Amino acid sequence: MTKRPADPANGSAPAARQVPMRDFSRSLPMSLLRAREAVMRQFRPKLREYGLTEQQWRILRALAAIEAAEVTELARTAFLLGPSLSRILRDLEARNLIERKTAKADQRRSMVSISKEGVKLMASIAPSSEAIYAEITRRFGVRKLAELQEMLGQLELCLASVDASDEITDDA
Amino acid sequence: MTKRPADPANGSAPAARQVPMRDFSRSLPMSLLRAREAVMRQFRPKLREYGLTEQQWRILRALAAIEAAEVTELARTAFLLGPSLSRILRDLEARNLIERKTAKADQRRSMVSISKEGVKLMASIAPSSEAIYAEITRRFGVRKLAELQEMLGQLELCLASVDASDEITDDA
DNA sequence: CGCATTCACTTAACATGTTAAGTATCTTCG
DNA sequence: CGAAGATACTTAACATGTTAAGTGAATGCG
Repeated sequence: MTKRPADPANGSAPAARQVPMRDFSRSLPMSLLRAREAVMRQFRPKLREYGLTEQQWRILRALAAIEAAEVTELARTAFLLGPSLSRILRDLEARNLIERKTAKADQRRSMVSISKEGVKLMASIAPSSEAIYAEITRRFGVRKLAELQEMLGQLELCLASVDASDEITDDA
Repeated sequence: MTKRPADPANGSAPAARQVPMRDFSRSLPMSLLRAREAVMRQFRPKLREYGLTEQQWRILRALAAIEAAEVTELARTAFLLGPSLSRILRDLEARNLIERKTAKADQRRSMVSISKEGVKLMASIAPSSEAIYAEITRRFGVRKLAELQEMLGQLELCLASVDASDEITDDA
């Protein structure tokens, strides 16, 4: 009722299709998705308690680390697309958690920074967040966690190089 | 000009916060998110070419593997929440890629299955999909990919047990 | 039997992901 | 200078993620 192991007891038979395909539940994207969900499930309750979504938290964390940033730079750091970031910044600004001011040199750019209130909020949440992270690390193992991160980084890297080349050859 | 290293050359000061926190970009959730995005970036163009989103593709793949399933079971398999699945099924049904019929024994349940057209579409895409997957495997390494999947599974497992415990102890 | 509860699914409402188009500003170059 | 193009965002529109509420059909139990 709460959560069956959810394991594919369905991996049984019907491979008789044209192209077999890997067992869907063991595809890399699914593995990554589920792993991430398992991790985030640990954090979300605490964030929710403070009225923050995962993305808002990402933005505040990024801002707390770099003091001020242009929107584009922030998007890259928090791994959000421009439009999402635009909306979220609008809301965070309305809640007085961030501040913006257009750059003097270039009126198009706007510098975003975390507000005093934002810092205070961060300070309230950070201990819990770190505790959760520590617990995850403990459960999974420090060594293994480092290994995993290393592999994830390598995966990202070895695929990133592909994108560049394939943006030219879309005809075949 | 395009992308400043974005490294904390600004790390000058703000470490003087209350709780330091790990470098945000190296947090496990971010690593998982970026890795998954790197992988999906390889697939999305091909899916888009066939007018499918990532989630629609997940559903079709799941259905192709199990022939027919109840909505709830499908949600678990495709790792989607009920409401999302409901909407997507409505759309896939409108496109005649799936079929539904309510179960005789229990009028609440509806059995979902992939249609002939759906199978045909799958057959069109599967080869490309497999080719992309093969290329990813080749680049990253078969061995390493298996290791990564193994670790992701373990991570999921060691965190899942946490959830369970807190879902049972709601009486105390 | 009858009614409360549970169950399977859908709708609703709001936030985000994603692509395309729009707007204002800056840059380039004739 | 001034118009074309590039840049930095923002808006718009649609699909999905996510939580809560709704609906109709089974179940349990008096």
